[in-house]
Amino acid sequence: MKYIDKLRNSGLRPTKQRLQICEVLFSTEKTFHFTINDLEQKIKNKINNKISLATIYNTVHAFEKKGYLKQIPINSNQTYFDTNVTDHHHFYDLKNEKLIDLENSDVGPINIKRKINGKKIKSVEVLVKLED
Amino acid sequence: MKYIDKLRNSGLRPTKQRLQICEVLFSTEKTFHFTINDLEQKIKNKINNKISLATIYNTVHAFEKKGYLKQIPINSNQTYFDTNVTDHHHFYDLKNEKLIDLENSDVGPINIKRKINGKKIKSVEVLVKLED
DNA sequence: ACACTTGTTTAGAATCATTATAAACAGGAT
DNA sequence: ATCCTGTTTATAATGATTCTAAACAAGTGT
Ligand SMILES: [Mn+2]
Ligand SMILES: [Mn+2]
Ligand SMILES: [Zn+2]
Ligand SMILES: [Zn+2]
Repeated sequence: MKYIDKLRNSGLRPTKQRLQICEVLFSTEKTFHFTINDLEQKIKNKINNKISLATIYNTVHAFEKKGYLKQIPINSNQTYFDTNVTDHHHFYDLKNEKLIDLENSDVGPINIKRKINGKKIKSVEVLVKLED
Repeated sequence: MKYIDKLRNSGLRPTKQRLQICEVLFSTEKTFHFTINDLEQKIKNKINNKISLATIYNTVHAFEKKGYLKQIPINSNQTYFDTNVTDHHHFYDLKNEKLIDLENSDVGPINIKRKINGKKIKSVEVLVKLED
Protein backbone atom coordinates (compact mmCIF):
# COMPACT_ATOMS: atom_id res chain seq x y z
CA MET A 1 0.00 0.00 0.00
CA LYS A 2 1.23 3.44 -0.92
CA TYR A 3 -0.05 5.11 2.25
CA ILE A 4 1.69 2.83 4.70
CA ASP A 5 5.05 4.54 4.31
CA LYS A 6 3.48 7.97 4.34
CA LEU A 7 1.92 7.22 7.70
CA ARG A 8 4.94 5.44 9.15
CA ASN A 9 7.24 8.26 8.12
CA SER A 10 4.97 10.64 10.02
CA GLY A 11 5.05 8.56 13.17
CA LEU A 12 1.46 7.45 12.67
CA ARG A 13 0.64 3.76 12.77
CA PRO A 14 -0.91 2.61 9.52
CA THR A 15 -4.16 1.29 10.94
CA LYS A 16 -6.96 -0.04 8.79
CA GLN A 17 -9.05 3.05 9.51
CA ARG A 18 -6.30 5.52 8.63
CA LEU A 19 -5.48 3.70 5.42
CA GLN A 20 -9.11 3.75 4.39
CA ILE A 21 -9.42 7.44 5.18
CA CYS A 22 -6.23 8.05 3.16
CA GLU A 23 -7.87 6.25 0.29
CA VAL A 24 -10.90 8.53 0.46
CA LEU A 25 -8.86 11.69 0.90
CA PHE A 26 -5.79 11.22 -1.27
CA SER A 27 -6.49 8.67 -3.98
CA THR A 28 -8.12 11.09 -6.44
CA GLU A 29 -5.95 13.34 -8.56
CA LYS A 30 -8.19 16.31 -7.89
CA THR A 31 -7.97 17.91 -4.47
CA PHE A 32 -11.17 18.90 -2.73
CA HIS A 33 -12.72 20.68 0.23
CA PHE A 34 -14.80 18.95 2.86
CA THR A 35 -16.36 19.13 6.28
CA ILE A 36 -16.22 16.27 8.77
CA ASN A 37 -19.78 15.54 7.81
CA ASP A 38 -18.90 15.36 4.12
CA LEU A 39 -16.06 13.00 4.90
CA GLU A 40 -18.28 10.80 7.03
CA GLN A 41 -20.62 10.37 4.06
CA LYS A 42 -17.81 9.67 1.61
CA ILE A 43 -16.46 7.01 3.91
CA LYS A 44 -19.88 5.41 4.25
CA ASN A 45 -20.17 5.24 0.47
CA LYS A 46 -16.71 3.93 -0.29
CA ILE A 47 -16.12 1.29 2.38
CA ASN A 48 -18.30 -1.41 3.93
CA ASN A 49 -17.04 -1.41 7.49
CA LYS A 50 -17.83 1.42 9.88
CA ILE A 51 -15.37 4.01 11.14
CA SER A 52 -16.49 5.85 14.25
CA LEU A 53 -17.00 9.58 14.14
CA ALA A 54 -14.42 10.01 16.88
CA THR A 55 -11.84 8.29 14.71
CA ILE A 56 -12.69 10.52 11.77
CA TYR A 57 -12.11 13.58 13.93
CA ASN A 58 -8.94 12.11 15.37
CA THR A 59 -7.57 11.21 11.98
CA VAL A 60 -8.38 14.51 10.35
CA HIS A 61 -6.69 16.38 13.17
CA ALA A 62 -3.69 14.06 13.04
CA PHE A 63 -3.38 14.58 9.29
CA GLU A 64 -3.79 18.31 9.71
CA LYS A 65 -1.01 18.41 12.28
CA LYS A 66 1.24 16.45 9.93
CA GLY A 67 0.48 18.84 7.10
CA TYR A 68 -1.58 16.49 4.94
CA LEU A 69 -4.69 18.61 5.37
CA LYS A 70 -5.37 22.19 6.20
CA GLN A 71 -8.27 24.11 7.59
CA ILE A 72 -9.87 26.85 5.56
CA PRO A 73 -11.14 29.79 7.60
CA ILE A 74 -14.69 30.69 6.63
CA ASN A 75 -17.72 31.62 8.64
CA SER A 76 -19.64 28.42 8.83
CA ASN A 77 -20.92 26.34 11.69
CA GLN A 78 -18.77 23.50 10.37
CA THR A 79 -15.02 23.47 9.88
CA TYR A 80 -13.82 23.15 6.31
CA PHE A 81 -10.72 21.21 5.37
CA ASP A 82 -8.70 21.12 2.18
CA THR A 83 -6.69 18.27 0.68
CA ASN A 84 -4.77 20.90 -1.27
CA VAL A 85 -2.12 21.94 1.22
CA THR A 86 -0.23 24.25 -1.12
CA ASP A 87 -0.55 27.99 -0.59
CA HIS A 88 -3.61 29.04 -2.55
CA HIS A 89 -6.69 31.21 -2.33
CA HIS A 90 -10.43 30.62 -2.46
CA PHE A 91 -13.73 31.72 -3.75
CA TYR A 92 -16.48 31.04 -1.25
CA ASP A 93 -19.93 30.78 -2.72
CA LEU A 94 -22.20 32.04 0.05
CA LYS A 95 -25.34 30.59 -1.54
CA ASN A 96 -24.35 26.92 -1.57
CA GLU A 97 -21.50 27.12 0.94
CA LYS A 98 -18.95 25.72 -1.48
CA LEU A 99 -15.27 26.56 -1.78
CA ILE A 100 -13.53 26.89 -5.14
CA ASP A 101 -9.76 26.99 -5.51
CA LEU A 102 -8.16 30.05 -7.04
CA GLU A 103 -4.87 29.60 -8.82
CA ASN A 104 -2.15 31.88 -7.56
CA SER A 105 -1.98 33.28 -11.06
CA ASP A 106 -5.62 34.34 -10.69
CA VAL A 107 -4.71 36.61 -7.81
CA GLY A 108 -1.06 37.45 -8.22
CA PRO A 109 1.56 37.72 -5.51
CA ILE A 110 0.51 39.44 -2.32
CA ASN A 111 3.07 41.58 -0.63
CA ILE A 112 2.52 42.17 3.07
CA LYS A 113 4.50 45.30 3.83
CA ARG A 114 3.79 45.62 7.53
CA LYS A 115 5.69 43.62 10.14
CA ILE A 116 4.72 42.71 13.69
CA ASN A 117 7.52 42.61 16.22
CA GLY A 118 8.52 39.08 17.19
CA LYS A 119 6.02 37.41 14.89
CA LYS A 120 6.54 35.80 11.55
CA ILE A 121 4.07 35.15 8.78
CA LYS A 122 2.80 31.60 8.63
CA SER A 123 0.35 31.96 5.77
CA VAL A 124 -1.35 34.51 3.56
CA GLU A 125 -4.80 33.57 2.35
CA VAL A 126 -7.32 35.45 0.27
CA LEU A 127 -10.99 34.66 0.61
CA VAL A 128 -13.26 36.02 -2.11
CA LYS A 129 -16.90 35.83 -1.14
CA LEU A 130 -19.36 35.34 -4.00
CA GLU A 131 -23.02 36.23 -4.16
CA ASP A 132 -25.57 36.04 -6.96
CA MET B 1 -28.93 60.42 21.76
CA LYS B 2 -26.86 60.02 18.65
CA TYR B 3 -27.74 56.37 18.11
CA ILE B 4 -31.51 56.79 18.13
CA ASP B 5 -31.62 58.07 14.58
CA LYS B 6 -29.15 55.49 13.40
CA LEU B 7 -31.38 52.73 14.69
CA ARG B 8 -34.66 54.30 13.53
CA ASN B 9 -33.28 54.86 10.06
CA SER B 10 -32.45 51.16 9.93
CA GLY B 11 -35.92 50.11 10.95
CA LEU B 12 -34.72 49.03 14.38
CA ARG B 13 -36.50 50.32 17.45
CA PRO B 14 -34.10 52.22 19.69
CA THR B 15 -34.53 50.13 22.79
CA LYS B 16 -32.57 50.69 25.97
CA GLN B 17 -30.55 47.52 25.33
CA ARG B 18 -29.67 48.42 21.75
CA LEU B 19 -28.64 51.93 22.70
CA GLN B 20 -26.39 50.60 25.43
CA ILE B 21 -24.83 48.08 23.08
CA CYS B 22 -24.30 50.88 20.54
CA GLU B 23 -22.52 52.81 23.26
CA VAL B 24 -20.17 49.90 23.90
CA LEU B 25 -19.58 49.16 20.23
CA PHE B 26 -19.50 52.54 18.54
CA SER B 27 -18.61 55.25 21.06
CA THR B 28 -14.84 54.79 20.86
CA GLU B 29 -12.92 56.30 17.97
CA LYS B 30 -10.89 53.13 17.54
CA THR B 31 -12.62 50.19 15.94
CA PHE B 32 -12.08 46.76 17.44
CA HIS B 33 -12.63 43.03 17.07
CA PHE B 34 -14.67 40.98 19.50
CA THR B 35 -16.46 37.73 20.18
CA ILE B 36 -19.91 37.55 21.73
CA ASN B 37 -18.18 36.59 24.94
CA ASP B 38 -15.91 39.66 24.78
CA LEU B 39 -18.93 41.86 24.20
CA GLU B 40 -20.81 40.30 27.10
CA GLN B 41 -17.90 41.21 29.40
CA LYS B 42 -17.62 44.76 28.07
CA ILE B 43 -21.31 45.26 28.64
CA LYS B 44 -21.07 43.95 32.19
CA ASN B 45 -18.26 46.42 32.90
CA LYS B 46 -19.81 49.50 31.33
CA ILE B 47 -23.44 49.33 32.41
CA ASN B 48 -25.16 48.40 35.66
CA ASN B 49 -28.29 46.69 34.39
CA LYS B 50 -28.18 43.23 32.82
CA ILE B 51 -28.68 42.46 29.14
CA SER B 52 -29.51 38.87 28.41
CA LEU B 53 -27.17 36.81 26.27
CA ALA B 54 -29.99 36.17 23.79
CA THR B 55 -30.38 39.91 23.31
CA ILE B 56 -26.67 40.31 22.72
CA TYR B 57 -26.81 37.66 20.01
CA ASN B 58 -29.97 39.17 18.54
CA THR B 59 -28.50 42.65 18.50
CA VAL B 60 -25.16 41.66 17.02
CA HIS B 61 -26.91 39.78 14.24
CA ALA B 62 -29.30 42.66 13.62
CA PHE B 63 -26.38 45.10 13.43
CA GLU B 64 -24.48 42.73 11.17
CA LYS B 65 -27.43 42.50 8.81
CA LYS B 66 -27.69 46.29 8.71
CA GLY B 67 -23.99 46.57 7.95
CA TYR B 68 -22.87 48.08 11.26
CA LEU B 69 -20.76 45.04 12.07
CA LYS B 70 -19.14 42.33 10.07
CA GLN B 71 -17.92 38.85 10.76
CA ILE B 72 -14.29 37.97 10.29
CA PRO B 73 -13.67 34.45 9.02
CA ILE B 74 -11.03 32.70 11.12
CA ASN B 75 -10.76 29.22 12.51
CA SER B 76 -11.90 29.62 16.06
CA ASN B 77 -14.63 28.02 18.10
CA GLN B 78 -16.09 31.49 18.58
CA THR B 79 -17.26 33.90 15.90
CA TYR B 80 -15.29 37.12 15.59
CA PHE B 81 -16.91 40.42 14.73
CA ASP B 82 -15.43 43.71 13.64
CA THR B 83 -16.70 47.24 14.24
CA ASN B 84 -14.60 48.30 11.27
CA VAL B 85 -16.93 47.58 8.37
CA THR B 86 -14.72 49.04 5.66
CA ASP B 87 -12.90 46.66 3.33
CA HIS B 88 -9.67 45.77 5.05
CA HIS B 89 -7.39 42.87 5.82
CA HIS B 90 -6.13 41.20 8.99
CA PHE B 91 -3.24 39.71 10.80
CA TYR B 92 -4.35 36.84 13.00
CA ASP B 93 -2.02 36.06 15.87
CA LEU B 94 -2.44 32.34 16.40
CA LYS B 95 -0.82 32.42 19.84
CA ASN B 96 -3.19 34.77 21.59
CA GLU B 97 -6.08 34.56 19.10
CA LYS B 98 -6.11 38.29 18.43
CA LEU B 99 -6.90 40.08 15.19
CA ILE B 100 -4.96 43.13 14.03
CA ASP B 101 -6.14 45.41 11.23
CA LEU B 102 -3.99 45.80 8.17
CA GLU B 103 -4.23 49.03 6.25
CA ASN B 104 -5.04 48.54 2.59
CA SER B 105 -1.75 50.29 1.86
CA ASP B 106 0.02 47.52 3.77
CA VAL B 107 -1.21 44.95 1.29
CA GLY B 108 -1.89 46.82 -1.93
CA PRO B 109 -4.78 46.31 -4.30
CA ILE B 110 -5.78 42.73 -5.01
CA ASN B 111 -6.86 41.95 -8.50
CA ILE B 112 -9.02 38.84 -8.88
CA LYS B 113 -8.66 37.85 -12.51
CA ARG B 114 -10.94 34.84 -12.58
CA LYS B 115 -14.72 35.13 -12.87
CA ILE B 116 -17.42 32.66 -11.91
CA ASN B 117 -20.45 32.54 -14.15
CA GLY B 118 -23.51 34.19 -12.63
CA LYS B 119 -21.72 35.19 -9.42
CA LYS B 120 -20.36 38.52 -8.35
CA ILE B 121 -17.69 39.35 -5.86
CA LYS B 122 -19.02 40.51 -2.52
CA SER B 123 -15.74 40.92 -0.67
CA VAL B 124 -12.04 40.22 -0.92
CA GLU B 125 -10.30 39.59 2.36
CA VAL B 126 -6.73 38.67 3.16
CA LEU B 127 -5.94 36.80 6.36
CA VAL B 128 -2.29 36.71 7.38
CA LYS B 129 -1.63 34.17 10.09
CA LEU B 130 1.18 34.98 12.51
CA GLU B 131 3.27 32.64 14.61
CA ASP B 132 6.22 33.22 16.91
C1' DA C 1 -54.03 59.17 28.98
C1' DC C 2 -55.47 54.82 27.01
C1' DA C 3 -55.71 50.94 24.22
C1' DC C 4 -53.75 48.23 20.38
C1' DT C 5 -50.26 46.30 17.45
C1' DT C 6 -46.04 44.62 16.62
C1' DG C 7 -41.24 44.37 17.54
C1' DT C 8 -38.09 43.16 21.32
C1' DT C 9 -36.31 41.04 25.43
C1' DT C 10 -35.70 37.26 28.31
C1' DA C 11 -34.87 32.78 30.80
C1' DG C 12 -34.46 28.66 29.75
C1' DA C 13 -34.40 24.70 26.68
C1' DA C 14 -32.75 22.71 22.46
C1' DT C 15 -29.40 22.00 18.88
C1' DC C 16 -25.34 20.45 17.08
C1' DA C 17 -20.37 20.49 16.05
C1' DT C 18 -16.63 19.24 18.48
C1' DT C 19 -13.93 17.32 22.31
C1' DA C 20 -13.14 14.36 26.34
C1' DT C 21 -13.36 9.77 28.64
C1' DA C 22 -11.90 5.46 29.47
C1' DA C 23 -12.26 0.76 28.18
C1' DA C 24 -11.36 -2.49 24.37
C1' DC C 25 -8.32 -3.23 20.69
C1' DA C 26 -4.40 -3.71 17.51
C1' DG C 27 0.38 -2.54 15.69
C1' DG C 28 4.93 -3.52 16.25
C1' DA C 29 8.93 -4.69 18.78
C1' DT C 30 11.39 -8.24 21.37
C1' DA D 1 3.45 -15.31 22.57
C1' DT D 2 4.10 -11.29 25.53
C1' DC D 3 4.35 -6.64 26.39
C1' DC D 4 3.97 -1.78 25.52
C1' DT D 5 1.84 1.88 23.73
C1' DG D 6 -0.80 4.11 20.23
C1' DT D 7 -5.50 3.83 18.35
C1' DT D 8 -10.35 3.05 18.06
C1' DT D 9 -14.79 3.22 19.84
C1' DA D 10 -19.24 4.16 22.13
C1' DT D 11 -20.74 7.35 24.84
C1' DA D 12 -20.87 11.41 27.64
C1' DA D 13 -19.64 16.14 28.17
C1' DT D 14 -18.84 20.67 26.48
C1' DG D 15 -19.91 24.97 24.73
C1' DA D 16 -21.25 28.25 21.20
C1' DT D 17 -25.27 29.35 19.06
C1' DT D 18 -30.20 29.19 18.09
C1' DC D 19 -34.97 28.42 19.35
C1' DT D 20 -39.22 29.05 22.14
C1' DA D 21 -42.83 31.34 23.88
C1' DA D 22 -44.20 34.34 27.41
C1' DA D 23 -43.44 39.02 29.34
C1' DC D 24 -42.46 43.48 27.98
C1' DA D 25 -41.95 47.97 25.65
C1' DA D 26 -41.97 51.15 21.51
C1' DG D 27 -44.72 53.42 18.50
C1' DT D 28 -49.26 54.68 16.61
C1' DG D 29 -53.72 56.17 16.77
C1' DT D 30 -57.70 57.70 19.45
MN1 LIG E 1 -8.38 21.14 14.48
MN1 LIG F 1 -24.65 35.51 12.09
ZN1 LIG G 1 -8.51 24.85 -1.62
ZN1 LIG H 1 -10.65 44.53 11.36
